[in-house]
Amino acid sequence: MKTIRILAVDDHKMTLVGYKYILEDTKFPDFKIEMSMANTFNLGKEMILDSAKSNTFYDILLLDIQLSSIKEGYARTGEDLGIYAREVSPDSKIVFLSSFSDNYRINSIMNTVNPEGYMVKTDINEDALREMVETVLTEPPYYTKKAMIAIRNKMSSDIYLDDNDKKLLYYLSIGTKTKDMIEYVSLSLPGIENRKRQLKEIFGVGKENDYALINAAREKGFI
Amino acid sequence: MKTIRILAVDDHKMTLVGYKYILEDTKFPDFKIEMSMANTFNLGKEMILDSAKSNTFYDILLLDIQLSSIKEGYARTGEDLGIYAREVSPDSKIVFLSSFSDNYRINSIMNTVNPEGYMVKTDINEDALREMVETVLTEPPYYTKKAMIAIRNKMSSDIYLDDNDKKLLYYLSIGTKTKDMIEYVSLSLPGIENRKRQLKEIFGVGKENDYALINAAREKGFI
DNA sequence: TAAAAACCATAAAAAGTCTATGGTTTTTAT
DNA sequence: ATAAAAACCATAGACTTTTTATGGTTTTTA
Repeated sequence: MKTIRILAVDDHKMTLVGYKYILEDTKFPDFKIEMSMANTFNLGKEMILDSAKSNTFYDILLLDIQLSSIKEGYARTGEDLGIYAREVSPDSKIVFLSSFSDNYRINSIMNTVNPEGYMVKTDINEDALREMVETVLTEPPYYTKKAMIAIRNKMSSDIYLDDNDKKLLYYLSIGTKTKDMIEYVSLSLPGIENRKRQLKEIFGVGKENDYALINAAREKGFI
Repeated sequence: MKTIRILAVDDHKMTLVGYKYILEDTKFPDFKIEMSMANTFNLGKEMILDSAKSNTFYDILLLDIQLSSIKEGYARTGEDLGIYAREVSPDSKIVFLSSFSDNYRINSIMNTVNPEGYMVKTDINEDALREMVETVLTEPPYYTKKAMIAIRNKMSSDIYLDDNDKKLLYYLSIGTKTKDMIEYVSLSLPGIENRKRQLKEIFGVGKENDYALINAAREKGFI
């Protein structure tokens, strides 16, 4: 019987054990599952590289989006790992696991990695995992309910934001003062003010305050 | 027992009968289905308006995208009907039924109507219809497999096209000559030529011919 | 093989965006 | 309550980008 090899990368060892336990115990008609696990960004990266070198590519990569390996100085996300994996292991199916709070990342991830699957963790259970594996192997994509809702939100607006707009929204959302933004956004102060006004127009919050803008942007999946 | 009222609008009477037969025979735990049918754009529009006037809104509107009522002189699509329905019957859930060939419309439809459901006809069967009804009523959206694939294609490219670009691609796809485009696109001839060159760059078909451009645009769901 | 259409290049015009500047209004902290 | 800080607004000019007008070459079509 064929073996499907899966690598799961997640900070929390308990979560990894959960995936392993469930997936290896699930009965599939045509194959069985062999799980590998990594609990840091670097270990995951290494294991993906090794698999590529030895020509034993993983069939599926389950990547948690939040891999806060802050110990090593800089944070590396599952998205970065996904980008790397697409390079060295292009035939592997990539599935992101996200907690609800990083749902906004879906836009960026769809562009950089375009994963075969996207699961919001609160939607995950045994059935969902089984279905994900089957779907991703035969006819991707597989998105869980909440992921689809996020995708729908994004699709329903054809708002285009350039780099400055995105940065501006982000720094606004974390409470950066307008006058400090010149440090992060390559625009002059009046330029930033102007873009803010434009953004409020675009998001349909005419003359309202910044909270309204942030909320509107968040609702549509831009933050 | 509660009654869920559904209006289906489709050119083909046989198709309507199919929906009616299947949906009214399906057992739902909490409700039963009452189907109404319309086989033209105008009849559908009328019935939606009547329902609004009499405060007996339909719970679900099933709209075929291709409603070629060419008899009346101009073509009205299911999309137009959806836009109308959102106006007069805002609480109705709207589900589009599409044949594979008008799959490209999904972009436009997501922007104008943002429907609660989207089903590609080759994906439709009894199970899918039942699941669609349940999902759309409780936690939209419901998209069938092929619709999701189309959505994924679109999401994975953050290409932004303005109105002129979209028109240009459309008229190109129906064989309009470049020199005639000035009638439809508000640009000068050299402007159109230039945009065409840019579009080929954007879609990664450098110096290839127009077919390559159309194909690339179609693949990514822009036509 | 002519005529039509498509394609290309460039200068000038037009439109749009950004900056610098100086002002007014709102918010914040004491 | 009020002074300081920040946010907000307006405008002229610099700058960038896009569009047009024009005239040419290449490709397609009948």
